[in-house]
Amino acid sequence: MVTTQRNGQRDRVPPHPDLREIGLQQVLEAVVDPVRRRIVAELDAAAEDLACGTIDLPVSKSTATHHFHVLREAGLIRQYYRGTSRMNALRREEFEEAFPGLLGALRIERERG
Amino acid sequence: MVTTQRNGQRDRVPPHPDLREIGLQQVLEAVVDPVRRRIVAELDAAAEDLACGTIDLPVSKSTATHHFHVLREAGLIRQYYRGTSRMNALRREEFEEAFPGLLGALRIERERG
DNA sequence: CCGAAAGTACGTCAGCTGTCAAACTTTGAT
DNA sequence: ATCAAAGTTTGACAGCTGACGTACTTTCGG
Repeated sequence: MVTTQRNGQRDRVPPHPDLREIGLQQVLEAVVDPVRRRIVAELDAAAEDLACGTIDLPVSKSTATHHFHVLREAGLIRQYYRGTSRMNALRREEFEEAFPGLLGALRIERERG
Repeated sequence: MVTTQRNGQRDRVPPHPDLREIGLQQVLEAVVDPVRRRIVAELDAAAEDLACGTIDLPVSKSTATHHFHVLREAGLIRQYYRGTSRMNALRREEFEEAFPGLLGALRIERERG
């Protein structure tokens, strides 16, 4: 094993950036894409972590991978493997501390329709 | 004269959208550009409305015009003429009501450096 | 051991958009 | 009347990036 991992799951931990090293520019570039915002919204609404496949997106698998990558690089999500599935979790508290109010501002989309 | 204008100034009022008809997508596309975010920040920090020219930007005049246009279309600013100058004002309250927390989230950039 | 499942990596390609210069318009001053 | 100031409009162009297919890797089941 390599790093801290809550439950006894899998490794293959991709690099996760420190939120303090991420700028607003990068975050906005991440959330400006509707597909990525949908991913964020679903993770935000979900009770537990979600595998990439369980979030259905209007794009191909390879494109989906790309979007998850961008979100991870922008510090919005945490990823780890469980079996062949890659699990995703919103980095709520951390992100909220680094960019207060932003996640909340994005929630308005779900509030409407 | 044509429409309602606070002080006895000029017309040539460009079309301003109703905030209720603007989606988060459009807003994010507007603020994702650093030049536009800078405009918003300056208007946010200023006590009074600012002419385009008083906000110095690292782009040509025509490009600046384009950016102001995008911000107006996205409901972030209000524009009106005063002489040959085009004045700009942040649509604070309106915008805050439509997208609560978003302007605040953008302010973090100035808080840092 | 083999195959299916779940993603990843890579190369390509099309469309968007931020950029500029140049020509034009309007307004205020001289 | 002229001229300068302040923006706008109109192309044109370059770079980015979101999209895809294909090939590849890893893991779990039978």
